[in-house]
Amino acid sequence: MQSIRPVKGTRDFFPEDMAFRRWLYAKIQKTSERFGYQEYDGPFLERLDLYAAKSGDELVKKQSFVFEDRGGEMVALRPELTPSLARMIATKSKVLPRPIRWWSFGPFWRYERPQRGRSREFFQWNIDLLGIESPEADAEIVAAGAEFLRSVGLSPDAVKILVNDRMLAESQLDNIGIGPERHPLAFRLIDRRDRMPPEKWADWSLEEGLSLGELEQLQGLLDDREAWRSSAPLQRLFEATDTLGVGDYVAFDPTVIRGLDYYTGTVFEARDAAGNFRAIFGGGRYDDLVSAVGGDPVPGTGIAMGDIVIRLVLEQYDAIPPLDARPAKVLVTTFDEGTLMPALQLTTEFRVSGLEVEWYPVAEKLTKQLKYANRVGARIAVILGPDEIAAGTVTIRDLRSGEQQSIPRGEAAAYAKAILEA
RNA sequence: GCGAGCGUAGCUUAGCGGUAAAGCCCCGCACUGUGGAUGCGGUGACCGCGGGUUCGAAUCCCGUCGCUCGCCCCA
Repeated sequence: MQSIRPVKGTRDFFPEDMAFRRWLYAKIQKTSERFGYQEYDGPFLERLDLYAAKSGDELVKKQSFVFEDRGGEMVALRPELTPSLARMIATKSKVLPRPIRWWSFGPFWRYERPQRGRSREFFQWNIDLLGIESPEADAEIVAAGAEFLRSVGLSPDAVKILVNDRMLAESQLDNIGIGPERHPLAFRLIDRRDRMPPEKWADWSLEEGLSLGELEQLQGLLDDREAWRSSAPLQRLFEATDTLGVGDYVAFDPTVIRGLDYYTGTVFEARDAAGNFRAIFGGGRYDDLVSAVGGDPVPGTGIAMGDIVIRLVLEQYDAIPPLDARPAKVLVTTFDEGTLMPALQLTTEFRVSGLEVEWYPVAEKLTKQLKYANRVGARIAVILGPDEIAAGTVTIRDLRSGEQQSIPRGEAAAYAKAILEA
């Protein structure tokens, strides 16, 4: 029994878990770099002020790990990266060549109730394009997200990236008589429409102050899947995503609004088609954020993807390949006390020749050592006993085929390599 | 912050009033210079914790802590 429990909502990464994290990181890195993005990172701790302005009350006041440091400063474990990004861009906005294309993968913390698809400590991919205010910039970000999904084996049948534009939504709201002062209310209603039974949602909307006529018109807007045709920016965005080859992944969805306060235009959200999970990634355009943290205005657009939901989705679609958490494919056994040092010497020779080698560091029965080799998935077992030493050879056993060869010591490493590369 | 369910060996679970069981894992033996299979044996649990009911509690009741799931919010 454990007397010291881990902190609620944190995760231990055992080697098998680490293998998945590394696999995911490699996919993210590959996709990001294919689009020409540079890797960066920010601090894990930020001053609370950074988030206070723009992230949204719920996220800052209730869902951040906030504490006072020894100097009396209020700091927060970062709940998201975009404000740090905006701050970093703000300090160098005059010297960075634009467009600025940056990506990152690191840990974040939110003080929430852990449940399916959500923990208090998670890793997140961020990819952002700043300095360019065009629908094509948004399209590129969407395409990067789509190409990531493709690279991990999730087809357009399995996942969709839903796109909307808050500007379009706002002008539509104005048209049906819901003015700017009631936009925040309307956004809240829209955001939750898919999560409630229609009757309940309608009742709630009326309670919140919508008239019956407004409610009907609002429902009409949300059911209009062709509304993007009246938006020049969205037309351009969808034309660009088609040209980028990801049209199958992308769909207009008037109910996507996103919760964060700093989004100013387009918003994106990737979801599994079956609707079994929370959003896989989310993002949008934030043209005022850099100036809000004290810089010259720099427009930006980007997405963030957590590692937890994507893992659940990948498991659902059986898309995670077998991952090897053990680097060494060669195990050098230790025959007896007398050959312990020679075995260690041989191990070193193998390593010098570039092999990843694990050495069994105690002279136990060969049976046990081979059992271990089999158990940990080694491909090759190396035996160096008195017979081999007398003959100047090494026994190389291929654990997959069960065949073994006596090889002159000087050729042993090359022989082992040949087996591994066959 | 609100609501529900569940806590039995390292893991997955059975037992649901009569003094704790299986599978997996781990260790040993058959096999003292050869792994995977099989067989045999072994280590390992104050049944989350505290209190109550009872002749007797893993089992029923209350409390507490923890975990999981849903709401809120969001990756």
